[in-house]
Amino acid sequence: MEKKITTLKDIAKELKVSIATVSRALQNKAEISVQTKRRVKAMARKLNYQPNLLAQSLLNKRTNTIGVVVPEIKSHFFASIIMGFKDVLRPLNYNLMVCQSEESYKDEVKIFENLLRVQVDGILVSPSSATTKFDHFLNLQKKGIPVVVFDRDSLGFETDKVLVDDYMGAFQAVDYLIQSGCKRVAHLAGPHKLSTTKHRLEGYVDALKKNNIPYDEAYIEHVKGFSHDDGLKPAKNLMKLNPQPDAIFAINDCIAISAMHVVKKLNLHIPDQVSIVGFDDEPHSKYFTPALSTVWQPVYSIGILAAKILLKQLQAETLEPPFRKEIFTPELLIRASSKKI
Amino acid sequence: MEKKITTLKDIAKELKVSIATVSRALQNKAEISVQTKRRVKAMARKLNYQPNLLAQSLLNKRTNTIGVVVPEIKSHFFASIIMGFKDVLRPLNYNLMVCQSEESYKDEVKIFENLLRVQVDGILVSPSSATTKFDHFLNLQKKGIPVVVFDRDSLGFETDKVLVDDYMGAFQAVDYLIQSGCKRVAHLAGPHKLSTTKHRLEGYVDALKKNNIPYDEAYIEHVKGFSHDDGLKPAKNLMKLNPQPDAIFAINDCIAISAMHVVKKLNLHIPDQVSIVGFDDEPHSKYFTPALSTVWQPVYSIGILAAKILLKQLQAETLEPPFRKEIFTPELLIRASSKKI
DNA sequence: TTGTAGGCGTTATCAG
DNA sequence: CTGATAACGCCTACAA
Repeated sequence: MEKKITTLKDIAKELKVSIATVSRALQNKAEISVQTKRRVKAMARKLNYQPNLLAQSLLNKRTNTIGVVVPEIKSHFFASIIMGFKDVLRPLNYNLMVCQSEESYKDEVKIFENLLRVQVDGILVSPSSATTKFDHFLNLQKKGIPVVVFDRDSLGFETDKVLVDDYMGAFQAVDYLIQSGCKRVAHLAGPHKLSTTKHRLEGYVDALKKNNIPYDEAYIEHVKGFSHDDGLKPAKNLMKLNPQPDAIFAINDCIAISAMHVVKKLNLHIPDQVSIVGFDDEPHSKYFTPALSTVWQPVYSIGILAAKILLKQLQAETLEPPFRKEIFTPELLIRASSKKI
Repeated sequence: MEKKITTLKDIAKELKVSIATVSRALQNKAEISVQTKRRVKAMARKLNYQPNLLAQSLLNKRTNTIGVVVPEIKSHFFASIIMGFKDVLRPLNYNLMVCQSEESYKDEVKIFENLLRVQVDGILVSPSSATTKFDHFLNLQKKGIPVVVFDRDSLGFETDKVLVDDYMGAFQAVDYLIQSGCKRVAHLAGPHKLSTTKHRLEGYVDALKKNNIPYDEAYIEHVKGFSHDDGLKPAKNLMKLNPQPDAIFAINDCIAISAMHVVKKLNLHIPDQVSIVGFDDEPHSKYFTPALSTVWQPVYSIGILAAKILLKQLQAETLEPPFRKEIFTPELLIRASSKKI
């Protein structure tokens, strides 16, 4: 039970050579004779030697660990991005430490402190919706730890970023709704400070403008979170307006589903009386009745690219501007919850 | 840029005392004078000293890292359990390393090898559906690393386990369907070797028996995975049977949703012509049309308990039987996709 | 009360 | 080609 773990020393003793020789042999250094290499490797295999990563890290100052900071992992959205991270980073022997801020600034700060303590080599982060200061990001960046921001922008903090053209996604969705005959498009917007909220709201406003539809703040309700429950009350508020909206563009699919629920309860027909469009294209969305129209985002690609950019930074000597800013284009998927043009 | 990290040595030099003194002062050892303690602590604060966890771990042989191995994190189910882990373990300063096997035995083995390399203190695992041998579990366990299995049982491998009474959940669901008047209840079962598949299937069979309904293998289709797409073909197969099923009990909500989709396409009424019951109670499920009846599991509690049991093992000196086996009871939620009794 | 020295497992430098 | 030796940062006998 609890068999002792083999170290270089054990191999050295067994073979009556020095530890240094063993180390070099296992690293396949040119200066070691083929003979001893063979002997050492054989013994290593026999004793089932595994290098102690802790010791290596202590020396290298590299832990091969990447911190991933997301608001939550429950949503298909972040889970898929994390898959992208994993698929890029694991083959290169990086380990991921996934942390959830739960949309809390305080928790996010603590997470960053912790990631500093465990000495991650780099960080992939999508800021919480409560985060407006980014000193905790800057702090690590100044220590030479590369930080790549994805999906949600860190306004005022410069670093590599992989984002989505939320403005465009929203604009297209709302423009479509108007083209399809809707006159009073309402918006279930996200939490106030979020970059994605902001950009989608801008897209919404500009789509109205383009179509000469007067902009009315009453038709915008902000949700506090991204779960179904968060959408119910705001959706009800919208439906109490007079005149009633004939379309709702929601910040994400969960909220759109809440809205659909509310609208159905009022015995209004979707999409004839009220059209609904969401954002994210969750796998469930096409199975709702009616199937939810939504804005698809290339989640997996976002993960892949962000991870690759981080890798570049890990290999770079210094961490200097100019930083990259990559913007993916989302795509409007029209299903049955909105009218055909 | 990249300010040097403070070590004990730096503090010692600054204060002209030995490193040992500094170390002891920061640990608040009784043998150190109040005076020097104050000086050391002040300097530590001033230089923003953070102990190097790597060095500590190398010494202690404890990394304060827990490996979490799940098939995937996309589903609400595993994501919620992980929340439970986090809420128990983070306050005690454990870090989680979440790994996804993607239902692959090979990947799972690799993950375990990796977790051994990074020297996790313990492991929380829900085996992949392809896993039938558990040597990789045993391997770590023999090295003194506690392994707690949750949700899916590791048949033949003894350790602490936190499971759900899948048999009971399935039995109740199917019994209910029969009580509500269904005569030909079909089952969309899970991948073959999974413990949960097995137990739910047994529950299904026994519920038929209890009600004197002949058991017919044709009414059981196994899905290959747990996503929507995996359910479509099997559901279609079921609906081709003659006589057609008048109820479907599905291994999880996603599959149930596929089934609902298929049934609706055939212009059959749910629940009057075909009742459908799922498993898991995903947050979306109540928003489908009709709202999905399903078997709820106490996911968060599973996470909490499994983590607590792991903690106990981490504190224990040795890793010895008898192991605990905790079984949670699921709960049938009747919504609109099944008939009322 | 404090300092010295050895060790955790590895790698790199410098001799031989 | 190989062996000592000194780090990495921390902790803990054992001495003083």
